Amino acid sequence: MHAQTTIALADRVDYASWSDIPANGQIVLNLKAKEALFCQGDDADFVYEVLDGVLTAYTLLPDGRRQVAGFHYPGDIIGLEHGRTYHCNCDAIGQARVKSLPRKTLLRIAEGQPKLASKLLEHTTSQLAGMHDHFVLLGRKSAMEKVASFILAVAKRHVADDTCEVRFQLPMTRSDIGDYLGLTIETVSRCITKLKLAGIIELPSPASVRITDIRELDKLAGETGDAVC
Amino acid sequence: MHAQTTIALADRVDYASWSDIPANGQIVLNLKAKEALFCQGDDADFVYEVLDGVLTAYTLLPDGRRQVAGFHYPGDIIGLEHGRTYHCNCDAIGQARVKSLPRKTLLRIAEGQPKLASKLLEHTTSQLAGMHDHFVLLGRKSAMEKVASFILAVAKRHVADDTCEVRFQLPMTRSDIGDYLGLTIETVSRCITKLKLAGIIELPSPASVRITDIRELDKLAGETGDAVC
DNA sequence: CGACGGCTTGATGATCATCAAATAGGGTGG
DNA sequence: CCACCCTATTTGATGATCATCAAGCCGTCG
Repeated sequence: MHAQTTIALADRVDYASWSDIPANGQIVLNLKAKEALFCQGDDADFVYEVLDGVLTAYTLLPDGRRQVAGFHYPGDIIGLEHGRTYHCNCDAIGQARVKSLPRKTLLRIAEGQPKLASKLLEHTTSQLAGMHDHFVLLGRKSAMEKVASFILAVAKRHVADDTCEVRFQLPMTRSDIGDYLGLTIETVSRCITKLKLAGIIELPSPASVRITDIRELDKLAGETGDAVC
Repeated sequence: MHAQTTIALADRVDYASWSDIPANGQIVLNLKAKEALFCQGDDADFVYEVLDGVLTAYTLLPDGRRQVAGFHYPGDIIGLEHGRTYHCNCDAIGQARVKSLPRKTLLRIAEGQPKLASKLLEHTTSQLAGMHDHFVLLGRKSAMEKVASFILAVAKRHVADDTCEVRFQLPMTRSDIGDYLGLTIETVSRCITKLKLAGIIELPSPASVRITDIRELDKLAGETGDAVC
């Protein structure tokens, strides 16, 4: 599983980011749809950067209940763990490509490269920040608010890529969305239908969304009014 | 608010952890019960280490709904943020003491001290790992499972400190617990009562807990069976 | 064309929030 | 030292939200 293309990169003195690290030990993995990158409990020997596609990080309970912690897009770093093993599963949603680097190598390089080290720290703290929003969503929002927030969040990721067009694809299934929001697929589906009937979004196909009334969607997401101290 | 005792520490070449950093700019703050350490939106100029007491990190929605992201005990580091500002509120639950250090200072020192830098990274990745459990709890567990998991988690923090006695204090209110678990205080209270009636825990006072049947509590927490891949 | 997987829609019910009130504990002031 | 008050907690009754069970739909792929 761990040997395909090796990428070649320029050698530098100062590695300001992962991309600047030479190719030593770096391998690109091609993942098929639904293929696992790693599982909870596996030795966390590799750290990955997403090149292409979208992946899910999730936890399973023994009885099969599943909680998706997040979706990882190109540029995201996955698998930088605390202990010896991964504490969640990570699957490709569709076809995907990731670049891998042995954790030890990355950490060794980071020791001599303050800029890289601070990039890594920034990366983890930014993840922490995002997780706070996810906590609020899971613990305190209604189904409708959850779905509205989710659509807005995905939209924001894509508006950066695309033009200003508020139309984009949902790469993940309803089941992924439900497990991310702490809802069942039925509830997700019903909320999306309601948004459609209310004229707030359009669904050319189940996987593609166009936001027609972003202001209303924002209201429904339940965060209008901004930070209160 | 930001000037009280200055602590003196030995000067060293290598700062393997925060405690090894000299006193320059380090200030100890004494917080009264319910006093805020910082608020969401404040400039995140300081990083803190808890010396004494327990603090809550939480987010508020405009309508007053509150989600507690976590409780911080002595030794924990708080306020190492991604952006310019704090993204959550942080209050002392009871009386507390924290040590503060300007973020810039900490990061500058870390640049020259790989060991400290990796300590910081470890700290954030360990927080990330803990948050995954919190996601599962919020998104996929029943009220009873949430409360059981919570009591077990608090117990684990305290068993380390104390003897093997499975008896400890809950420093936080039912409201804090509810906002951490995504439940109302009534539901928390009812679950605790059920546990009491089932002979699984004892409550000498609302704030002190003794676990009498930890095996059963574990079962109710819903994670028996361990990691599945 | 038929079968499969993912999505939608419908009917019903359990769980947990809400509203309301009683109780207990802790601190204050007389 | 005791009575009182304030707050936190517990308990109870009711109802809304969302999960569950079940069936139908739609597009895709063999």
